[in-house]
Amino acid sequence: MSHPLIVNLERHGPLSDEERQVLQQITARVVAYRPREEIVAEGSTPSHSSLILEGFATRHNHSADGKRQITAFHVPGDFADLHSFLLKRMDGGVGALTACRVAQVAHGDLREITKRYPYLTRVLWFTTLVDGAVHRAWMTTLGRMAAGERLAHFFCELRDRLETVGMTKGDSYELPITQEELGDAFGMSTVHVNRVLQELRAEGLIASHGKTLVIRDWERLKHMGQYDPGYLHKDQKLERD
Amino acid sequence: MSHPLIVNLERHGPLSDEERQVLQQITARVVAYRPREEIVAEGSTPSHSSLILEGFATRHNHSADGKRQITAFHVPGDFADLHSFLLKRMDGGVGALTACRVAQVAHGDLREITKRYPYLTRVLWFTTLVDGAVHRAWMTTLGRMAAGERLAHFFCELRDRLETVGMTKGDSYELPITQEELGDAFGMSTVHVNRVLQELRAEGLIASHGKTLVIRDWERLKHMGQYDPGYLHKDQKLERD
DNA sequence: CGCTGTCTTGAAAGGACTCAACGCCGGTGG
DNA sequence: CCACCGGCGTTGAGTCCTTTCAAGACAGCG
Repeated sequence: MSHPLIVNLERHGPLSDEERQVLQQITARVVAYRPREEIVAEGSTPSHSSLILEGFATRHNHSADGKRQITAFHVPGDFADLHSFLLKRMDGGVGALTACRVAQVAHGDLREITKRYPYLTRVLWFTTLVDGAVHRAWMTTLGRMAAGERLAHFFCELRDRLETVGMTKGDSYELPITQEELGDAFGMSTVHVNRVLQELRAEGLIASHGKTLVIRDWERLKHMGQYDPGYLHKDQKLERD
Repeated sequence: MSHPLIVNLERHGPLSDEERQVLQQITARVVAYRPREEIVAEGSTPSHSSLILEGFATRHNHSADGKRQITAFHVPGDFADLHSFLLKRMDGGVGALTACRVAQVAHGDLREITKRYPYLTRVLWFTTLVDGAVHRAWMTTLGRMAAGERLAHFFCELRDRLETVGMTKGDSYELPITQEELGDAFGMSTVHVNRVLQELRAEGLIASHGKTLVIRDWERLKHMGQYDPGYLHKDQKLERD
């Protein structure tokens, strides 16, 4: 069983034995969460960052009037709140969608990394920048695309992200996200999510059996969601030196 | 005339003389842009990052069908694309709203900083994380708030950001942003921006004379936009050691 | 077997968009 | 010095997307 963080970071270039060892060490403390459980509370100031090892998680902000905006979905290998290392105060919370195993990385350990391992620092920084790029892609769908296009875009994005961690089976993958959560992520009511999903199914773009999503026409889905995976910077190499 | 970047970074803790000197050096190359001019092209791979010294700039993504989403407004002291240091390929472009003076910081210099100046590295990383926090705040307004509330929120945010760089005069500030641009930023048509602004004025929340925005009732504007400046992490201190 | 969370459906109301036209103002060139 | 031009702001009317409210169907779980 390979370490999901190491696998993720090595997509951008090889790590030294020492670096791999450091990553092993700082991710040694693992905690389990049940479905729906809160991992990091909105407004809290954790002293560690949470790395998802198994399961799906969300990041979400609540507006003052109680509405929820989901700002990110996280899959194994993702740091859900690496930003809390420097930002300290969580502007949004992190929650488990399914049962999760999470490594807690002490902020002190991360600070040590910035002192001793410049390359590791840059790759970690890099992952937070990709996070921002995904935010911008979502903003673009939220602000300028129709409801169905937003969902199409997301299903494409999630496919690519799950594929890199080996969690797709051909054209399908597990999507443990309710319609309410999709609505909270993409700015639509649950009812409307439901109707739009029906259209996507009727169009022959997707199908779903239980929690499994099947992509029936990748090309048309991609086209509808105007999906271009560049912003994920999946295989972007970083200079070691 | 103090250096806007140094002032900005020192809000989070004092810099050493050496660090200040390094920052001076790497921001020595300055370029001027005219209003509307493109600073960094979408899809390009610049070898430097752009620091706004004077003027207003935007970051924007275009969807495949030509619509524009503005993902950020930048004011003096902001790095518009520090992320291009590691991400390389620009997922969105940077453009001048007004005449701008911009310092071009070579990516090579930034890499050197990650090797020699861990604290400086952390503060710079920090600024990109705040950028992400602002993205999340915008996503929340885009997905879950009404049109008028989104604008109210933004006027509050911009006030606070301009205040920290001394660009407010009491309750008012220069807002060199057209209604079309506001629409592209907050997911609404130009026509609708116009009507919503009229409502904000009629409600006595704001007034505008030419390009000057006057906040006439801060408390109510804040309340309407559900504005809580925490996500800007304005005076968050970072540990030097 | 009943409960609860999730999905689905229908109908009515409302927010936002599009299209189209007009007014205003500063800049420019004759 | 004035008339024209273009960018920006403003208005009106009709349409459509999305929401809200309400209720029923379904499925997994204890």
